[in-house]
Amino acid sequence: MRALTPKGAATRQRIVEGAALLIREHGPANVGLDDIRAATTTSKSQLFHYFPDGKSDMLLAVAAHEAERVLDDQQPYLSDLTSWDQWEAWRDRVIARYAAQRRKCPLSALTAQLGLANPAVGDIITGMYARWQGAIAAGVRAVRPDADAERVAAQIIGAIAGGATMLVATDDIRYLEIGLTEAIDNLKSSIRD
Amino acid sequence: MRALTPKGAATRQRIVEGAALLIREHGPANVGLDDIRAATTTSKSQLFHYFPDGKSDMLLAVAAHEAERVLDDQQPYLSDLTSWDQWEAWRDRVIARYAAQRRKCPLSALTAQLGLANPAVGDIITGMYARWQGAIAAGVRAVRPDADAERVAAQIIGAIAGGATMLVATDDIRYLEIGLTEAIDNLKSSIRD
DNA sequence: GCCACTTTGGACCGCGTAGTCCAATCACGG
DNA sequence: CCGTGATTGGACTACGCGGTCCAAAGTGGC
Repeated sequence: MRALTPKGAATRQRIVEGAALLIREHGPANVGLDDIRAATTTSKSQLFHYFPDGKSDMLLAVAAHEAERVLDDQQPYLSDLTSWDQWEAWRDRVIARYAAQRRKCPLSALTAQLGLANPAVGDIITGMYARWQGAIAAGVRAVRPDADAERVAAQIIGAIAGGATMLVATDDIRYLEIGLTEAIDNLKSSIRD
Repeated sequence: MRALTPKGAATRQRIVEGAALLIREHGPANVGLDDIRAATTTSKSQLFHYFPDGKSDMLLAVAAHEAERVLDDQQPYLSDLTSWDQWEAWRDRVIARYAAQRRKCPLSALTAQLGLANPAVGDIITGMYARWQGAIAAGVRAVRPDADAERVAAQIIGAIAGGATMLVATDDIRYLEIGLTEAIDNLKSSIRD
């Protein structure tokens, strides 16, 4: 595992992406190692060669991969929330992204599957949210220097998480639209100290 | 199955509650039929006698049971949001409830396990949210007749769902506190049409 | 062209666990 | 007190699937 040749790295990558695709489509519980093997044209030994600790090890890599996607999909807007126009554009992007994936939230499904027991899972999720919230807080400071940026960012993250949860639960995107719109409007017209 | 004597009904109930308890503690994936059998002092045949379609059938009953609990735990406040004091009391109750359960959200775990494939699961969840949102909307109308009650209720539900999601993900209750407090404050000082 | 190491193939194993089955026992109406 | 149907016990089966293993094939340095 220490020395991975370019070829090996490519195989590993192929496994992660193939598994991510399958899992996004069918859910982690309904995807077995044999499915992944078939979909990535690999063999059982390869799976365990690149992920010595087995399936949980692999799902962890998939989770990290998916977490990265969540943030990447919001770029370049997320990193540049310096005007209300940018905020609107970002908002629309977020809503569009969730509207597209509808009920299939790969990250929540994965974490539910892996469970909170594994601290590595928590680190991935916590880290992602921390970066997300940090980027939003930076944007808040840019447009509203007088606001409590971290608090507002927490509120916005919460609104998105809630909207996503409700989308999965009820297949209705409006919770996300309403929550995110209200949160931003609230920020716009904020008279906070 | 149609004819269930009092004794049979009691057994069935005992199974559901025992299973719910176990699942709340260890998660649906880590609870097998044998665990449930042991915890409820029943036999395999009883499990399948009262839940002919097996485990999924049982988990469905458990999910319905848990959904009921979610709303019950908010009473009597949820049904009587007629003053700001009641709103505050309700808010505190909701936050306290989630603070107590921390990362263990039985309903989300169950739905993740059962999957959206089963329409019966969706019905349980959708129905619960509909009743929840309806109760909140009624409260909004009581204190702010001029507001768009359904929209505000959707926002509040979203804030709670988001807070709960973030609580599970990060073990931090503040998202719920902030989201719910802001949503209610926003309603209090609403100048909406 | 040899050697060490990585990569790959795929048969095989074993366990956990959902689900089956049949017989014993109980409950109650007539 | 008999009989029918509900209820209970628990051994047994089926099998999906994660994980192991060994040997073959590639790869690259010297």
